[in-house]
Amino acid sequence: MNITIDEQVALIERGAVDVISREDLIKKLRKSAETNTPLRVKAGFDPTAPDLHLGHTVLIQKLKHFQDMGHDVLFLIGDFTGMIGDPTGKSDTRKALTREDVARNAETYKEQIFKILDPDKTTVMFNSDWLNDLSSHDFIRLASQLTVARMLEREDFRQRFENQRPISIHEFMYPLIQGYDSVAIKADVELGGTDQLFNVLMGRDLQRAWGQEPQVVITMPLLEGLDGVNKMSKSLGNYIGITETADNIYGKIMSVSDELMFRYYDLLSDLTTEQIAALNSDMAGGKIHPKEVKKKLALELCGRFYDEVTAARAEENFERVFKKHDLPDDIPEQEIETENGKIWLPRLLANAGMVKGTGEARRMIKQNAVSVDGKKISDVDYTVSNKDEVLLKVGKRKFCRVRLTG
RNA sequence: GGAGGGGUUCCCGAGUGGUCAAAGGGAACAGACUGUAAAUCUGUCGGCGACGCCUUCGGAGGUUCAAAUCCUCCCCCCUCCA
Repeated sequence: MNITIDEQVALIERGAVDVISREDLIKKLRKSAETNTPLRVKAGFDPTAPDLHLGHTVLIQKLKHFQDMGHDVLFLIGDFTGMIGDPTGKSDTRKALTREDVARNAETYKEQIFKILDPDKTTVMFNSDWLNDLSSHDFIRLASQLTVARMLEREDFRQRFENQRPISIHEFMYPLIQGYDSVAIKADVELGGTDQLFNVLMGRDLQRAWGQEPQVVITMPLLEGLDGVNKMSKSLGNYIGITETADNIYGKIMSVSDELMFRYYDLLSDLTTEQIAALNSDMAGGKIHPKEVKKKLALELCGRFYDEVTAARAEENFERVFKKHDLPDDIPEQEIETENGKIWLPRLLANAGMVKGTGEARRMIKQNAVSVDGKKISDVDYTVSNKDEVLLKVGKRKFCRVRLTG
């Protein structure tokens, strides 16, 4: 990509919350162009669970911007730091991951990022590569870079401190170690969520202390999760994973509130700012139904992780199930054993994994949420008998086709 | 190391011998209404083939007909002092 420095800066700043500092960025971009040396752009990911979600893609797309401009993307998997657990924004000490967890999760990360990034232009790194061998000497030197008072300036630590929640010493080490990563890989730029500001700025301080030119820090806004309140996160379960089925991605986006929908537009859509503003005003003016606006978003994002055909099919499926109250086209199937061809409905639902246990099944039946072969069942004692196959439905969206044996 | 405060069901938070599977709120789930939106209303919200039984109130023992509540020891957190 052959574009001017100004254009590069504009693209980089799009959607970003902080660029620290703009001057440094311009300086680095200029130097990069002059020496024909790509910038080393770092972004760290904490391998907490093996699913990348839409929230991560905000950052990954920014990485892609850099990549498209010819810079080197260093995708850093925090396998070492993952064992500490990033304390950022947490009100409790985070449970440390085991070595096995981290390894497994990291592998999945690698597979997933290439849905967006170009594998040929991306370097995947693991910080255990240098952190495992960090000497005690270096470690102490690292620790000496930061005072406790400074650490307690951090909102999250301060809150925990004031609310009498525990803070472990090793959590203080987290930002230092993350910052040290920047030293180790000689990063020119580091991207992070706004919640990472403290951590990524630490990289600048440490690089200075190690005689390097400090990295430029760019923070991206955090994407709210499906609840519209908390940030999208794996641990809160309010996320849309990029490896989920097209139907799921589509459906989850459709369940998002109208307010949140525009947040998603701003941070995830490829539409221009003007186009988004137009949608918003058309909707406010009654020219277009909010649902249509949401469908447009769902279709776009679904197409990003699949193809257009699949996305279109997800849309059809959605309409079929929720508008016409028809059946989806991919109902999971399984085989359940019966006793002499009979099985108590709550038992069946539990065995099929549609509810946690017969207790929940009873509750669902009492609440009119269960149907068998399309017929609502309200009798808790209902027994399925003399059937080879039944279609079960619990609530609005849980379907299962069960073959009965035995 | 000393003194004091505290650990309750997913979360917050009542409860200080029986009427406690444990108030209230939040979250979540289901139903109604809708656009699988928001708001609202209703119901459910430890387990169990279930008007009863079983397992829960940091852990282990003990007192008692009876314990989340009382006693002993242990673990963990917080505050102040050193």
